[in-house]
Amino acid sequence: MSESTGGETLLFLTDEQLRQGIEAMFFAYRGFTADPDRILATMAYGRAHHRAIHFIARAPGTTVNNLLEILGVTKQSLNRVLRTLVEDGLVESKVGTTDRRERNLFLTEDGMALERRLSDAQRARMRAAYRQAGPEAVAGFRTVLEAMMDPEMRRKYNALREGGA
Amino acid sequence: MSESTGGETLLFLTDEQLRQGIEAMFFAYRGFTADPDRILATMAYGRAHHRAIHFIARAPGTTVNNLLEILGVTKQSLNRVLRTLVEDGLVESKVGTTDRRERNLFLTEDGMALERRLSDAQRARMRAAYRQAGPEAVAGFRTVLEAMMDPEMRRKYNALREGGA
DNA sequence: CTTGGAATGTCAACAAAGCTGACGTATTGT
DNA sequence: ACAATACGTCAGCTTTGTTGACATTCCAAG
Repeated sequence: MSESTGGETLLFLTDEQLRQGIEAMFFAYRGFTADPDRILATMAYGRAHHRAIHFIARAPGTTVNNLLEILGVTKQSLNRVLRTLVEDGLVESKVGTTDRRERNLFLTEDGMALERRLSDAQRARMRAAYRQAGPEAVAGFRTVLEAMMDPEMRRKYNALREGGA
Repeated sequence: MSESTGGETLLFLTDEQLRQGIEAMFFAYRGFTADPDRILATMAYGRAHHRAIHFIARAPGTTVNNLLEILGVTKQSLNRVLRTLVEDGLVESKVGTTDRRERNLFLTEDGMALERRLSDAQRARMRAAYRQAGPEAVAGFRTVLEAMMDPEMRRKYNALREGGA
């Protein structure tokens, strides 16, 4: 693994630079989740509920299986979260129209209200960071993040962009 | 909070753009932790052990309290992790020299070996992403991440950079 | 030299959120 | 008719976080 390609354009690939990038991801992710977490802590919900709510809002009518793949958890784990959300009247689970084995998931009015509250908080931080960093930095930010994803996740990510456009 | 400043340089601040940034963070963080997670799954360790090992390697001799602040967990939670690492001979806890209440934490040879294995895996992905994205994108990536951090975390982050230089 | 407070460690109990494995039911497609 | 799929659920386990209580050790101020 000895990196002796050492051109000047590759100077930013020293282990020290990479390590700083790793730490930046760690600390930034903490900030990224901090605001929604604070809101969720006041109710009986956690980060798992937020993720489910986010992606149902993003792709209304999505199936359980699709959500499973996006979130990368087991159906048992997701089911526990989904059940409480349905019970609490934030999510509605409708039998599929074409395939009645499937369940199409939607947010109720209350669900949308919570989603808005959570994502407003998260977007506010994002907006501040974007504004501070400037458009070019934001483009670079997105480029690097996409390159870091697993190929499968990049596909899911792009599918959301196309569907949500 | 209505955003009617609408200049063309602010087009990237639409809710849709922000939402995509949020999702990019989510999917990228999954990739970011995937490789070390795979290694750790083969032993009796988890992500919490990785974090402790990383920051002890980064700042040898750090105190428990300092580590607590960096990781943002309770001492009980950290202690459980730290205890197993000490028991397994990966971390050494030495009584402080100036203040003997403190414990200075160091990695043993075995600890350093594991740290190298984990961070090699994580850096490999980082390196690939950086290389693919290019130096300018990397600079933007870092800028946005720093802007996303809580001020306290940014201080910790910068302290590590100065100390580790 | 005593004592208050700080730093650390530890016990117990608990919660959130992940996991595996097994099983049941409804529905669909072959 | 039958196999496969989508979903839900029960039971049990693990990791990693939390509170609260309490002991120990030690520095520093009085």
